[in-house]
Amino acid sequence: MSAPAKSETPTMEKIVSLCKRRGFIFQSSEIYGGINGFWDYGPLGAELKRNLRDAWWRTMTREREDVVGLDATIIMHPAIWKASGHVDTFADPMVDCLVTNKRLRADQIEPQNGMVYRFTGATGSADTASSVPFAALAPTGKPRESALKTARAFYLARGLQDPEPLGGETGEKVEGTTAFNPENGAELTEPRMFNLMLKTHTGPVESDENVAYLRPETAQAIFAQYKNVVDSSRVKVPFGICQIGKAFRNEINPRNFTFRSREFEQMELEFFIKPDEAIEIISGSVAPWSEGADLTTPQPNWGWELWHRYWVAQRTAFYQSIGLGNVIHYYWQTKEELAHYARACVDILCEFPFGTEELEGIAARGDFDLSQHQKHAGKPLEFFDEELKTAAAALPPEALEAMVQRRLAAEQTKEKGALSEPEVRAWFERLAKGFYLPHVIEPSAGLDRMALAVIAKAFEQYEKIDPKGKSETITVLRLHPSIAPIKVGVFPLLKNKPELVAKAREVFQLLKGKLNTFYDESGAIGRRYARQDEIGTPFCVTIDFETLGETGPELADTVTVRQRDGATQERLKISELSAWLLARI
RNA sequence: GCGGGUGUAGUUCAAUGGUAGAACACGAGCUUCCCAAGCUUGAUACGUCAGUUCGAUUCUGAUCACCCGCUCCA
Repeated sequence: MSAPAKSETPTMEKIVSLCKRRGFIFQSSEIYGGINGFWDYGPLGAELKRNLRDAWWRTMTREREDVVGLDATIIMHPAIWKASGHVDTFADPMVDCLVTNKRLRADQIEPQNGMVYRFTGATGSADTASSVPFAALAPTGKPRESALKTARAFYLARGLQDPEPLGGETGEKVEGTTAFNPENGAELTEPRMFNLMLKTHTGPVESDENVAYLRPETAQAIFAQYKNVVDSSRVKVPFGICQIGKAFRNEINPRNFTFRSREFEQMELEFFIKPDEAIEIISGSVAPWSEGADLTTPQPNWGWELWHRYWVAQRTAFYQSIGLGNVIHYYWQTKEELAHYARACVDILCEFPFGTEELEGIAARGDFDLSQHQKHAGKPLEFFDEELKTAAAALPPEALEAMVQRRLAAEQTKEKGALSEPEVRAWFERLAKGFYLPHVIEPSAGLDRMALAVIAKAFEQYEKIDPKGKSETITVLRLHPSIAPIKVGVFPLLKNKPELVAKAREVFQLLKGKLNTFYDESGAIGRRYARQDEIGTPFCVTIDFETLGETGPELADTVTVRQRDGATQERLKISELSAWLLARI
């Protein structure tokens, strides 16, 4: 029997369904109907996420000697968000056009002059009518008819046929108004604040004085604790501080499963480097970047550009190690897109079923963040560089002056944020004494996005015709073994043979402390393999009658090892099993 | 935030103004069973709140959630 071909379910839906069915990702608070923008990780998702988090932490700090970790609170002093600019830029007054429903930023509307016509409602054909008032602006030079046309569109959108607006025979003159859409003169809604930071209050009383924010990014904690880390950890520039933790953004429109959610986990590194001028004083010159430059080992004469490229290469290697090598892409932000304090920013994108979207941003941010905190907190955050001081003392004054002149010329070409000559000279004076605010390279990745990316990349479904001619859908999650939630499944071939079960339990006990191991005895062996395929387990071990020595002593204490990819099998001695498996994850 | 669509079992889907059904999945049992075999058997669902009605999973409204398109994404 052949059922009519069902319309192809989009891949994303299948992934969401698998995630729920197998316990990777659940909707938060699901038994109460769910809550928009929040997701929970089930047993397998928690393991997967932990594996990714651990892999990041291991490569970013434990395997390096120039990066240390930090674990800061989610709620911090509100002044931090003032200094970072989040209080101002995260709270935008927004208005909506009543005709087109377009959303505009209230503070970006050009003030207009003209005549405002106020309508009290409208009547239309086919007994349609409306008593909703509406106002429209006819800008100076435009006739009343233009306001009337907008009003008709307004009432048309509310279900009236051939609407004829009522009232509004005479207009009132206005100047410098921002209450109307410059495009069509339509009335706008009252400005509403859209603050992307989640707010709470500390202490027992809710008042404006004790407002606190849930951090919208983990980076600021690193800058805020930068001095404590420097003072306590014997680090020397260049060095980094990394952190993994929850961050919160009150997204207007969370979308695409866990890709954009309101509570998410970030993995950020702030890597502090010497300003290029300091490199020049110490090393004589800054090494230039060019295509094909050797980025494997950091060099003392690297400036920000080589460090930036270095971290892009490091992060690329990381994505390769978790199996995303061939689905990542790069987007270099253009000068126009860059924030004024950033020198360069590359987005690492990944192919998702819903499009190619950002997984990580690697920004070269200069000293903006530390300087902001130094200013707002009123505490010096400069780093004292002994080597720089010594080198600067040996530098001829003309050489330093030449650098000042070059910098002054560079400042003049800046469109905004340019430093004045006294500011530049003061900065160089501190530099010559060995003091500077380190510049920052910031690789900032989203853990939840990464988890979604590896699941989406690993997800594979195909149709298989079984020997009876029945077609079935096979689902395999081809996760990289290093991040798979379960590394190995252990099965007795049959569960009603106590000797097989006992041996299988023995093998399970042997492996479970070393690898995340799953014991399963229910269902046919093929079904058990399929179950593990679906959750991405790379290896399965089956204890059969050969293991018990029934077919001869040479196969005694050997097991079948079945691999997910390729579905190949081989026999291994139990004594060699754990070493064999550990070498492959 | 706007517009459109969808909410029934763990999943994918039926049916119905009066008792909700299947397939797969899941649990127990039988089976020398290596890639979702078979047999027996069991548990499990109308998103939420109102309204209309003698009676609502079904009709209406609101709300919540998800999907698609716009918008937004420091």
